Amino acid sequence: MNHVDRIIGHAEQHCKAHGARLTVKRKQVLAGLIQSDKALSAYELIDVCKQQFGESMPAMSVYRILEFLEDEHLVHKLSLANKYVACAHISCSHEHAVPQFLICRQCSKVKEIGIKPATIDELRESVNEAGFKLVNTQLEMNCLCEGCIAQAA
Amino acid sequence: MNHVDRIIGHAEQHCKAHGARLTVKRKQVLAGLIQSDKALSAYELIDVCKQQFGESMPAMSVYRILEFLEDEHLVHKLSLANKYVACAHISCSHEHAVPQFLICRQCSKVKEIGIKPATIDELRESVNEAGFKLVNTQLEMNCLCEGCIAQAA
DNA sequence: GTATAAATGATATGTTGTAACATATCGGGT
DNA sequence: ACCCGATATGTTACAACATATCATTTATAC
Repeated sequence: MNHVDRIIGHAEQHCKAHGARLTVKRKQVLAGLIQSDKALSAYELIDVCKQQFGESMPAMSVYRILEFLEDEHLVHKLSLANKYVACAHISCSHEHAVPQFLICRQCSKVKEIGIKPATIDELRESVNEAGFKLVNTQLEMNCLCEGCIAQAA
Repeated sequence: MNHVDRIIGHAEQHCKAHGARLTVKRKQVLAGLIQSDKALSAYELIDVCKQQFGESMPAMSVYRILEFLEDEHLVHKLSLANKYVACAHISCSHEHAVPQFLICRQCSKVKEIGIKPATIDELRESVNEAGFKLVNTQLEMNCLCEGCIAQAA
C-alpha cells in the first residue's frame, strides 16, 4: 500500500467518523491533489483525473467535490493562486490550527506551515487597530521555493 | 478643486517626474478607483467609467491601464479578491514600504495598513525556515470591516 | 512635417467559476 | 424486494476575469 493510498485511507476514516461519504470520484480528486506537490487548478485536476483514471470529470463536479473536500478539511483553496492543495495533515490524528501557505510564483509548489502563534497575535492586533477583524488566519504568501531560487541564481 | 482632483494632480506630477504619461483614459480609471472606498474589479471599473464619463472602455484597455498604474505604484492589485484599489499614499511625498491589505469579505471595503516591521521580520523568518523566500511583503487578509461587523451583530 | 514610439481600439480566445435543471445512486423503512 | 427521500453526479449554458494579436490613432522628437 503506497503513500497516497495510506492518506486516502485516513481520509476515509475521517469522513466515515461523521457520516460523510468519500466516494470514488471524491477519492480520485483527492488522490490527484495528494500526488502533486504543486497546487493545481480545478481544470488541471480534470486533466489529471482524465489521465490517471480515464474518467471524464465535468468542471461542475470537480468544483462540487473540491467544496466537499474543503468542508472536510482535506483540501485547502489558495485564493492567491486560484488553485487547490491537499491538506498536509490528513494523516495526523490531532487537530490543527489554521495553516499558512507559501506559494512559489514560479512553479506553484506549496508549503503548508504554522507560523508562531505570537506572530499571528501581533498580526491580529494590527488588524484590530485598523478597526477590522480577521475572519481567519489562513495567510497566503507569494514566495520562491528552494528549487526556483537555485535555478534563478 | 476637490479631493479626487487633488490626488490626480499628485499622480500627474509623479508620472511627469520620470516621463510617464497620465493620459485621459488613465486618469479616468484612476479616478474611478480613488472615488471608491471599495476594491473594484476590472469590469466594475468599466461600468464606473461608462457612468461617470460616458466613455466606453474595452476590457483590454482597462487591464492595460491597470498594469500601467500598478507599475507607477498608483494602484494595487488584490489577488485575494481579483480586484484593484488606488494606493492610499498617492499624495504623500515620502517613499512607502510595501503595504498590507485588509479586505472585507462582505462589502469589499479595503484598508491599507503598515504592519510593524518587527512582525514582518518574524514572518519572513518563518518563511526562510521553511526554505522559501518571500517575493514581497504585500499580505492580503480576509477580514470584516467595522460596518459589516456591526451589521452582523 | 515626417518618422518613431507609445497608447488605444478591435476582435478573438483562454481561464476560472456558477446557475439551473436532469439523472443516477445510496440507504433506510416497510 | 421495493419504494422513497436524500445525496451525488451529469449536462448545458453562461458569467466573470484575463490575455494574445494585430490594426489604428496619437504624441513627441528630430
